[in-house]
Amino acid sequence: MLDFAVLGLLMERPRHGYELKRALGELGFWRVSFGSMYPSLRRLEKRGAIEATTGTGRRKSYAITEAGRATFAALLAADPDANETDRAFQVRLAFLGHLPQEQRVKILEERRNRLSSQLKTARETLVDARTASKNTDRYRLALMEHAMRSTEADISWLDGLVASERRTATA
Amino acid sequence: MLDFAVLGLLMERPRHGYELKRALGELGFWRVSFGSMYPSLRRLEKRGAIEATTGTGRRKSYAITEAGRATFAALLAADPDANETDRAFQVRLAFLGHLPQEQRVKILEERRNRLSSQLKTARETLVDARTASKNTDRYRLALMEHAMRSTEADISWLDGLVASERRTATA
DNA sequence: TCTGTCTATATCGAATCGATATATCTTTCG
DNA sequence: CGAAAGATATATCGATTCGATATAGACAGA
Repeated sequence: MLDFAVLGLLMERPRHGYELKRALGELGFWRVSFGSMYPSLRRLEKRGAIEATTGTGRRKSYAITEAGRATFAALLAADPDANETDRAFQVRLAFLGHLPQEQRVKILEERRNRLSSQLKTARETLVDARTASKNTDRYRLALMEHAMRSTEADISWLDGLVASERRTATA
Repeated sequence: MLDFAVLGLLMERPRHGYELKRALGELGFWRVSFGSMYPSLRRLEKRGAIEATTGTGRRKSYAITEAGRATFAALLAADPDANETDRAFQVRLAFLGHLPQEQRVKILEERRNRLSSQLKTARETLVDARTASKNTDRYRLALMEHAMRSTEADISWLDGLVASERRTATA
């Protein structure tokens, strides 16, 4: 997943490890550690997906290769498996602009539907946890409610993105 | 972190691995894998924090020991370090009821303040990313905005929890 | 010049994930 | 009745990711 993100960032222009870590952190949902980043770069280099071009001083700038571009495209378009994590989806979203609109909308809607069914399950669990017989701790209840509200917010957000796609399509 | 969560759940009553995994999953923010759960149980058992009491059939029920209770209390009350993850905080929250109100409020407020300063940074990053010269991809912008809004929602949620604590204190 | 802070790469051990193997128990239904 | 299906339950493997730490050059300000 990190490898995919790295390839995505290198699609724009070459960068070095520290910069890649910073750029990912700025997306706001993932603070990658150096202990993940540098091994990822070595994995990708070994596979021939990226190339190091020594830069200024200590810096090692990496550029994506043709093979890397192919790998990236394949991963981006691959249909998301049923238990794609939040993070995996967000990473994919960060690079969705590389896909044609039709596929973008499809991916957004699939995600929306998955969250929707998760929400249904969460609601049932919550109703169950609220029964007097269960007597669930109030902080635990608060957490469950908060998780539910977050999922609802995510769903409206996705709806907004789809709506925005449709607007630009008909415009 | 998982070890702490397991101890917290075992504070109520003995449970077996599968049940612990399910209970954590129901909190809505962490789907623990078996590959994490069973090793965690073995770690805790080795440390003497829990004891296995063979249950029905294949099931192995685990109970927390006195040493385990002490470990749990220490971890729960330990002051959160500056870069506590979202997940670590949520796990702590799940068991906040074991602390006296004064400490609960303190922990909630510290978290609130940390999120607040994170939000400030995120806002600056976003303003920066929006400048025409940067020309950030619209999906990347959408992700940054969404992360910001999520943080804002988390902050109001925490405010609500604090307010609720204060109400019961003065009641 | 001293001190801190930011940049930058690297590595280690431990925690966690995701997939898979295996077996039992319960429910469903032909 | 018995077969199939699905939930329950434990376990382990390799790979990924984390968190902490080491190292060191660049630059700023006091």
